Amino acid sequence: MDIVFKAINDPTRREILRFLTHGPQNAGTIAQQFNMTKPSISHHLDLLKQAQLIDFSKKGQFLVYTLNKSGFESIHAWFQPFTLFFELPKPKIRL
Amino acid sequence: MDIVFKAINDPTRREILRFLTHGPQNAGTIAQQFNMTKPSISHHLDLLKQAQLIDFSKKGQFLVYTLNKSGFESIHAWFQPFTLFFELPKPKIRL
DNA sequence: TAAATAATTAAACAAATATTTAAATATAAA
DNA sequence: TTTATATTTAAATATTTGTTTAATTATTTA
Repeated sequence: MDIVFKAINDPTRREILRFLTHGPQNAGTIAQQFNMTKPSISHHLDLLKQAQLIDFSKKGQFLVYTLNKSGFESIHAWFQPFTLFFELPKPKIRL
Repeated sequence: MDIVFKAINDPTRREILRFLTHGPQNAGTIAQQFNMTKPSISHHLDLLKQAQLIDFSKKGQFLVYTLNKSGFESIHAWFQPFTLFFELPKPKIRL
């Protein structure tokens, strides 16, 4: 659980996630988007992977990254009680 | 924006938020829930406040903390594109 | 007004994090 | 089979973060 929150705490990692909503991308293409070294991006990708926010598959010499639903489901599950808290109308009288 | 993600990155702060779904609580009552000094909790409350995830009002010598919708709305807004990404059925054919 | 209570702010420090450069691994092309 | 390309792993380091103890502020009660 912790790892998902850690993963989305970083602005670069959030941008990577946003970039991947455009579709699968290989590591180099992702790295090009940022003014940062490849090893740094590689580290961010690793963390996002650990959090199950992304996944990858090997295509020849390339690693192609995609969004992974399960990490996002964790966030959604955590968020749910607060949605209920704010959206459920509070009873005005004690029953 | 960043501050909200920073705020929810810490497990103690997430527990504080969860605790506040039970209703408004003063700082001392919150601190009692944790095996941690009051100054530490006070610092966590300050961060949650900065992130607009909580708010407080003074009641005599007590500070009463409550959940604040606006921080949660920021999270929801960030999450929205991913909801769309995963839940929108992808067209199987190119139109 | 003096003492007690509720809570924060400040200073110090250990642990965690993001970044870089350099080295390593794996695949493809010449 | 050598060279180039894509990417990761490792080591080093500066910055950020969470915690504690000590000091401070504000309010209540005796």
